[in-house]
Amino acid sequence: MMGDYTREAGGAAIGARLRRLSAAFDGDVARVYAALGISFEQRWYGVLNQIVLRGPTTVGDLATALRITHVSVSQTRQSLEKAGLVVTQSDDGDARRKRLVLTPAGQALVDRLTPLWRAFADAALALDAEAEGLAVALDRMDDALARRSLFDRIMDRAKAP
Amino acid sequence: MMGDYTREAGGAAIGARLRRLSAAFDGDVARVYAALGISFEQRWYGVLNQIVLRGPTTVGDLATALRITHVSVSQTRQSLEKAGLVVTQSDDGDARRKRLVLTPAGQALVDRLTPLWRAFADAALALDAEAEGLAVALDRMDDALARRSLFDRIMDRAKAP
DNA sequence: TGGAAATATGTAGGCGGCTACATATATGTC
DNA sequence: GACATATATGTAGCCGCCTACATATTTCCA
Repeated sequence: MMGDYTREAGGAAIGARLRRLSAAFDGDVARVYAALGISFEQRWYGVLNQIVLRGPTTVGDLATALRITHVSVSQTRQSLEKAGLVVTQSDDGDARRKRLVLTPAGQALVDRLTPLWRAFADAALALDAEAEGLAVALDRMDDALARRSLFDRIMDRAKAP
Repeated sequence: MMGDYTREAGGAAIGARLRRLSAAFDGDVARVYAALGISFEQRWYGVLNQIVLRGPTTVGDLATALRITHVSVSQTRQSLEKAGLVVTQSDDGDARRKRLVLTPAGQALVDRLTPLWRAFADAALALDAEAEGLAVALDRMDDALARRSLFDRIMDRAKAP
């Protein structure tokens, strides 16, 4: 069921495989932007995509939607502002919240990259189909970890010395 | 087949899921060491494990076995040397190669942590069983990427404008 | 109404990888 | 035997994300 590498790598195997695979994805996506001469940071995508889908959105809501920390979103926001793609609106009546809004330049970039992003999505869907069952297996892993975290599972076993 | 998040996240979904999952694994493993009061860098594991399995080993062979770059191994080696767990032997008759050898302190740490690493491996195997088919699906993804890289797949689709 | 607690965001520093480039040694070929 | 090329390792600097902690604002309740 599991290859030689898994046995050799011990308990680190699954984590290492997932890390390697996600890094491979990231690398190839970065190479696409580079090959097309587009200056684009990958971490921008999630935030821009959410703003397109939902309109002006706060840091916290973006973090929730993207399932990353607000800190990462905050850093991405700074980067997007520096690049002139997004501005911040102190909005609402709640002065703690900041809404991220596309600038005209941001909208133009989104319009320009939308066909490319569709190509990404198509390629990812095709890959997912070829790696039949990957998404479902990832769902099952999420469920298993929700039932009992890896931390707890290890500590259970580490108790008996 | 794929959840709402996938649709919302677009093409970044699989990559993001893999990244998040591997980070979750890393985080929980780090928490285990912390909870047990053990000062241990995770990236040490792969190198130490390989040295235990194969005896003194070179940077390049470790990189191949662990499927990471020689640069990462080189950095890990520095860290292991600074921690006094490993020393370098300029060996062979080929003065380019450096073999990494466990120090007594390194061997003692390995002996001490071996039961914990077994707990890691057991927990990972149990998780893999619960997330039935994950390892196999990852194999299929590796195969699919070997047939044609994500880069090529995207560029194929990006050509037609 | 005046804090205490909750919520939203930001800063500092770290992690395990990576690419691009540099250096040292070995090998093969004319 | 000299020199081009291949191989082994190292350095600099980056990436996307993280935790721990700090700050600003709002809300709740005695």
